[in-house]
Amino acid sequence: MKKVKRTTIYDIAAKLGITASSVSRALNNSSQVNEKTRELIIKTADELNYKRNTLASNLRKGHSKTIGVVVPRINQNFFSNVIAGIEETTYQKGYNLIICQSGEVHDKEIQCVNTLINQHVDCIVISVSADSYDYQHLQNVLDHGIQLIQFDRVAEELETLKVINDNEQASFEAVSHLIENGYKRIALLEGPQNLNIFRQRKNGYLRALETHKVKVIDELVVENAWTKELGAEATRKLLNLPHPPDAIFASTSDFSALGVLEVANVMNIKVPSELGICGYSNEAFTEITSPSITTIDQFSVYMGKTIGNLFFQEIANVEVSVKPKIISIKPELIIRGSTKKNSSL
Amino acid sequence: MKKVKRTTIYDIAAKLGITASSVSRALNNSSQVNEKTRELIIKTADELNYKRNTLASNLRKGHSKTIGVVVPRINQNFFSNVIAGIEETTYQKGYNLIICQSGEVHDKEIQCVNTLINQHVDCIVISVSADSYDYQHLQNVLDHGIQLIQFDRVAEELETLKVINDNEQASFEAVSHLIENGYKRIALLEGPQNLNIFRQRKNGYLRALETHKVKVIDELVVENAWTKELGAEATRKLLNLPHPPDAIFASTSDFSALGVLEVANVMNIKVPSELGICGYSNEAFTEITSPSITTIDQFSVYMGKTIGNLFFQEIANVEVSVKPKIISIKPELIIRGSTKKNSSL
DNA sequence: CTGAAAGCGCTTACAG
DNA sequence: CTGAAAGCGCTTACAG
Repeated sequence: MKKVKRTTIYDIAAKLGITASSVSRALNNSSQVNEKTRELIIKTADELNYKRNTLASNLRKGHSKTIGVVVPRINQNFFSNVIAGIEETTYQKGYNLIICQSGEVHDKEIQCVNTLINQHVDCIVISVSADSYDYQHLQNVLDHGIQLIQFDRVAEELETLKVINDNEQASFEAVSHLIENGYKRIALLEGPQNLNIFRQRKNGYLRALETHKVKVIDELVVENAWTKELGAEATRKLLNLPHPPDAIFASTSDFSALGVLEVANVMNIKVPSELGICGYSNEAFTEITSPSITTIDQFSVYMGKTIGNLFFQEIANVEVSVKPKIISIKPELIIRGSTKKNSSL
Repeated sequence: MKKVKRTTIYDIAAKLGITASSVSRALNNSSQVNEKTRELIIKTADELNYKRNTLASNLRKGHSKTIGVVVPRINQNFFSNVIAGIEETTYQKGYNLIICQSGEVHDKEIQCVNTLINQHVDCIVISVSADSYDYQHLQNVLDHGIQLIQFDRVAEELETLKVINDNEQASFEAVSHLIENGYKRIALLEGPQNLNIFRQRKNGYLRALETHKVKVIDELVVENAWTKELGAEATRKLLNLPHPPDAIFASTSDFSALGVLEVANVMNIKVPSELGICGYSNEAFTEITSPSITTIDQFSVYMGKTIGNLFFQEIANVEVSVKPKIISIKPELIIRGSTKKNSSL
């Protein structure tokens, strides 16, 4: 690739025998420039194939018109949907997205955040990684005067903008649904409890049991079963218990629920009559397993749009924003075959 | 969000009574700076919570250490996997990714590309949108001296770096597999033929038929059936033909194949005994439908890594690079239940 | 090893 | 409406 000298506003100015100031003004739709000169400038810019150097422009203007996004994994349905949603709302306002993935590793997350601070992004949108134990790096973002929006997995103690799901309520509804459908011994597959979302989901489970006067059975609550493999492993143990559960709420993910379903199939346990299954996230595949899996839709693309809009709202009224603003999106329980104990399907 | 004055190298210099030059050198690990001063500078930078302004640094150095990526949709498995792969290789070399989605719309694609040129990215990685009809905007990238890497869906006539799948061969193998398993009337669901990938897949289909001396039946080749809905629609028509096919190769995607499977189920046509189905992409769900769907794995994360590595290879030897370089990745046929006509499963 | 100065490409208050 | 000048925050050849 040969080094190409790009045309600058000086080149255009020189060609027309005017100054760069005028060129800049014309190109920025400033009102204080003669209509004739403007046209001439735009025409010349076009001829010379001029492209503004956004770097220089942003440096001068003191912002980058860039939003940094940090997620555990780009190629995970929920996150890629949120990103798509953010992109949709921010792109049309001329903002660019810089995307980083932390890979669920705290140290890489810190690195990502620092890179974004260096880039002088106007806003950092983040969903923290599973092994995050300290939030100094996020505090640092705030200290640099950068807008910070946490979503889904958030550090609750940090006073920032947050866009979250009402996980507790969604969980409550899912477990209530199981109880109301006649399931009596409902197991919970839980995720890392240092993440708010998994704590909330557990709380929803507990509240549902309490509300319906079902007592909690400790051996039916399994820690850290948040992948398909771990879900399957947990299920094997659960189903081999002297008193096995008759329903499993895979609160961590649909992948985990899938693990449950596969083990049930292998062990020849009928779903939903002998075992009810409920997942979380409404992954595409939950609709097409047999039976299809009851799950919870998080409206991830919508969540992304909400994040984008929240950002623009904030920069619109810089003064007002004092206290942390939290937007909670209500997920929706999607009832499918895997929990229809009493129906004929 | 209050406006925060960030600390610059001048602040550090002032505090230590030296010049910004030395601070810059110290922070860039230049050898020409006293070890003692360096330590002092680094310590002070830390105390003042200094973060380099990458914008300014890049402007001065004439590059952005940023790679732009344009894909039709971020939240499509194949693309999000490729992006994840690119990110993995480029991040560790200090490059950032700016991601845009064209939404399969030519005009937005042009806009995205222009934005990236404005951003002075060092490289643009793109998979063109389905309705692209002209490639002036890509030529423009080259004209600006920006590295251009096309992947998967490429404008073949443009001489750029390309990372592609050997779609023709993969298709050939898939259709050969169907023929060898006893299927006789194999339908093809094809995608927009202005995209190279779909042309190649069709060619593979045709070559397989020819090689096995099966003649092409025009009514079994359906145009533009590349979503689940369109796949389903095409299938309804095909199966209602006087001489319906006994296998359908959904060359466009697994979603399309899923549409086929669902229609077959509704019409009570047995898969794989009465109808064989082969998809494309190895989406997660293909493994768990019943029967599971035979498909083609494109190694999408690997593809992303390949793209990243190709870029670094190119910038490593700027001089050498003359002719276009094409890296072709061989996809793998994954045989599953949906095409096992003769076995008992 | 350190400093003074120029410059990356833009924008914008200040004059006129 | 246009120009001259300063400055965004860095880096780097040039002196010493």
